[in-house]
Amino acid sequence: MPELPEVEMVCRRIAINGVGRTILRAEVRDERALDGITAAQLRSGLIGRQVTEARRHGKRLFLILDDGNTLTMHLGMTGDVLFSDGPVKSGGHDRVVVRFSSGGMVFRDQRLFGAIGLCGDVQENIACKGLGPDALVITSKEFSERIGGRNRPIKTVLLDQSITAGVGNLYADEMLFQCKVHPMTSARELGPRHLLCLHRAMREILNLSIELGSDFERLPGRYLLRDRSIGAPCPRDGTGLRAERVNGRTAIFCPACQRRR
DNA sequence: TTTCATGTTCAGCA
DNA sequence: GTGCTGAACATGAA
Repeated sequence: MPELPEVEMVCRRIAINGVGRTILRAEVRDERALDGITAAQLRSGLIGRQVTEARRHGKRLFLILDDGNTLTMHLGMTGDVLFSDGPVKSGGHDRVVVRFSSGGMVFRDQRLFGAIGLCGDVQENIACKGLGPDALVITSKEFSERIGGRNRPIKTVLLDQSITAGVGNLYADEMLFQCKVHPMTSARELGPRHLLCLHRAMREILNLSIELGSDFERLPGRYLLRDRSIGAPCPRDGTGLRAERVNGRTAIFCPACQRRR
């Protein structure tokens, strides 16, 4: 599920279905999903509170409560937040179930790489997790300043949430493809033109993906995300796509138009 | 049976 | 301090 666009869609869902509602019960079905708190702490922090606002920073979600505290969520690799009008029916990997006066909200996460917790101030939590500026908020100037000059592969830098928050493996590959940059290129070799291109591509693909509900099949043909399987034809020149391991993650790229420099 | 997966964090080493 | 690799977390799909 989750990179920035997917998390943003969840955030909007929470804004529509969760904000304004009062929490009557909170049920922890798997304590392994909790981030540094006990089930009892989560319950006492939530019960009786009203959700006043839903916010997102990078891949992190914040549900602001009417007592000034905040429910924090990270979706990990397989997390999702679901709402139901009636009684919440139990799914296979529901880790935390929150009940409102009518209906409820479920934190579901198959692989348990996600987490749910409590914090006070949102900005404090962002700082404490070491997150950089959000990918949809950062200006091109700040983006270039934070990325340029680093002596690490650009793919690694784009995935570093402390530099800019929200870009994951798939969207990093898409940005590099759009700008014809090889994933192993050192960030310090990139000139202002490439940095600007990456910033523009980042905003464009993230916003477009949000608009299309992360349905990659609805993307125009020029996008790598439509088919990032090894050997699939490059949307630009038909060359078979290649995979390379960067930073422990698979980078998919076109060996012809994203040349190593 | 083995490998891989949209994420994060930490230990160990150069 | 910088940067890289590999492992760990838990689970399902190919």
